[in-house]
Amino acid sequence: MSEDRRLHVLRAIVQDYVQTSEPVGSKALVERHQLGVSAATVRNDMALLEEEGLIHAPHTSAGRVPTDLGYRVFVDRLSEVKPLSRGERTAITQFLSGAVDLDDIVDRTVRLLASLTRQVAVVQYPSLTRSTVRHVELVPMGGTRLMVVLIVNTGRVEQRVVDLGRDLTSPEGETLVASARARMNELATGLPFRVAATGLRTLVDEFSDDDRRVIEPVVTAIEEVLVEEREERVVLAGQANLARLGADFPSSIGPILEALEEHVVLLRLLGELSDDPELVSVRIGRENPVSGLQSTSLVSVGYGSGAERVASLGVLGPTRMDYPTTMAAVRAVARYVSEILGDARST
Amino acid sequence: MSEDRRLHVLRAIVQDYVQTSEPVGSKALVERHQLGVSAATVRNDMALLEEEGLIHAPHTSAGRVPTDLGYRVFVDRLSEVKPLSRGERTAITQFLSGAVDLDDIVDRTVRLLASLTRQVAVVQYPSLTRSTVRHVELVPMGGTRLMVVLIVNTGRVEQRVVDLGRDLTSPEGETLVASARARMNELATGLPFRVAATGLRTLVDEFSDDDRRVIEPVVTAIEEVLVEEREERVVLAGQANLARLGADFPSSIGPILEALEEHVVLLRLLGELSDDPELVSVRIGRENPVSGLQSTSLVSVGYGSGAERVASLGVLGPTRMDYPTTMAAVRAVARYVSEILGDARST
DNA sequence: ACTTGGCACTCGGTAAACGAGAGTGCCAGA
DNA sequence: TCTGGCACTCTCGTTTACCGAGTGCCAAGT
Repeated sequence: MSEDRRLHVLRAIVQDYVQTSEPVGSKALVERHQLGVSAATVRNDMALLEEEGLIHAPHTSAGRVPTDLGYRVFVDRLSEVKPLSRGERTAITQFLSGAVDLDDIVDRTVRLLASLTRQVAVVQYPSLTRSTVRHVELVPMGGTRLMVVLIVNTGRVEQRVVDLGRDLTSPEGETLVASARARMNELATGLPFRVAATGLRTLVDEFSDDDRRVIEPVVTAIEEVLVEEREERVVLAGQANLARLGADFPSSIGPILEALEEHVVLLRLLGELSDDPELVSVRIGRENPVSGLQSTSLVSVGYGSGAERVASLGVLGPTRMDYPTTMAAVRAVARYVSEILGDARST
Repeated sequence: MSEDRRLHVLRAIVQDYVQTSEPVGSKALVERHQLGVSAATVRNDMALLEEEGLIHAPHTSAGRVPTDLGYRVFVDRLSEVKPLSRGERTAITQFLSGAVDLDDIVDRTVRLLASLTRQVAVVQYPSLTRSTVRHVELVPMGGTRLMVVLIVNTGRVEQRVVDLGRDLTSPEGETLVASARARMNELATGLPFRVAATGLRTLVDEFSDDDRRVIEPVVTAIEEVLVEEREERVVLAGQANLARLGADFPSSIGPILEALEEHVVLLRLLGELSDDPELVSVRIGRENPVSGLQSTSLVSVGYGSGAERVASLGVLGPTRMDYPTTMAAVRAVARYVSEILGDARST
């Protein structure tokens, strides 16, 4: 009872099942793979694998199907990363390099990922909390209102309008705005957003009581932008693929679609992964904390501008998915997106 | 053979079918509605309605189901607008009034519409081409790069970075930017975006040859923003409702989900409707040009900031939908969103 | 000229019965 | 420890039979 062969058998089962989507029996296995043993032997191995909880028989007289645990072992120990074809690589660069702004990058990325993997793609917008400030702009809007515009290194732009209860159209108002703008940029440019925000808070004291009434709300607005994690957004594509794969989901795709509309939950899922930006994380079936997604697997990885990870992206599909290929696609896309964001920053 | 009664029968059929989702027979009809005639009479009427193409029998011995044409007659001539309940109205205002920026308004709107109608909601972003310029801002980014920020009356903000090949950090550079900014705002503020763009083009001649090399790319960038109708975006919510209503769709929901991912197509659909902002447009089944959506109906209406329509929103569901209620919900939401956008503009 | 009750007929859907096929578990022998 | 053989189990697809809802039509009533 070589441990080794048993794992070979497991791998063969996973591969066949992924391909045919039908429970695989001992006979079919020995026919399709060179295992060098007879069907009866394979049956014994299967019985053991079943005891270990790696595979499972839907009913007495059907073939075996991998369990979540079985896929886990497959992913961790048995699969080799499948490199993308040359065509796929160029398709990725081609498609992504045409993007004109951040929205466009994200949009293209998610579509690309969906069509590449033929599953549901999820892309998180680069989060503010991990990015650095590139520029702060104050735009008087006539009257007492001022627009605060924040530009961060990922290309993302946030704006808030604040009402200061004081008319800024006077010459003094304008110089105040100008000096505030200058000081803020001096202080914040290049710093991580979170650090910049606390730094700006101390800036308030530099000004006279009167002016402080103007500066303070501006700083508050900036802090609010940071606090509003609500602003964390995800974008989806490829939901239609769920319908195509419908047979793979025990009940129906309804609960899955519902779960996908809970963006907050998706964000949490994407957030919970290793900090190593190169490491692709895989969450298989029940390992997934979200009810409704327990018949799916999520393959995700961080991406960012250059080395620092600012957000995540991933692919969601049935547990019966082609993990090596999906993981390769996810990783490749994340890399290119990071590259593009890095370029945008440096120029 | 009173024409009148036949329409009563049609209305009854539509109402019953919408409620039960089962073909309705003559007997059930006379039981549930006070038609004052016998089942046999109703059968005769039904035969006529079938000849007219308003209803249809799935097979010899089943009840009748409305055809697309039947629904059309129902919507145009037989349905009364069903006013929303007090609770629903307050729910709408409550939910929408908490929005902090344009993204948030659109996001909340689409979710609200989906949960209100329990169908798929579609909201188009306020389009630039129909809105007016509120402010133009030029932000030097250090070096030779300049960020052009456009703020329009719907609260939408667009930005582009242009590389001018000339260093602007010098004092002359700064005054040039300042004067360009001033002139641009003088010229463009308050004008419809399209008019403003052509107006700005003439501005180029005001400057000396040297400076023109700076101004020209900026104007070009603004024109590009306008041209890029690509930037027209839609947001969806409630796809999960499709799964719930799955039985209503002949084949599967796959093609529908696919069609919904073609945002360009959706935009075209939303664009093709009457200019009367108060008029709710209904496209029923086959009336719909998009293959894949031919088993669905789209209820849509324009909305905007104040009186001018700048975009559309709507609801997509099975042809077997509760038209009066859906139409009421769509109209009410559009009204409130318009109100909110109007407020944002005036303040 | 409509309306109505009666009646034969049609046809989809469900349930039961059945056979085929695939796959297993186990055992005895190599 | 592996292998061939064999009896057993269970799903799935097919066939058959039947029930009931609903229709279309007709002859009689108002």
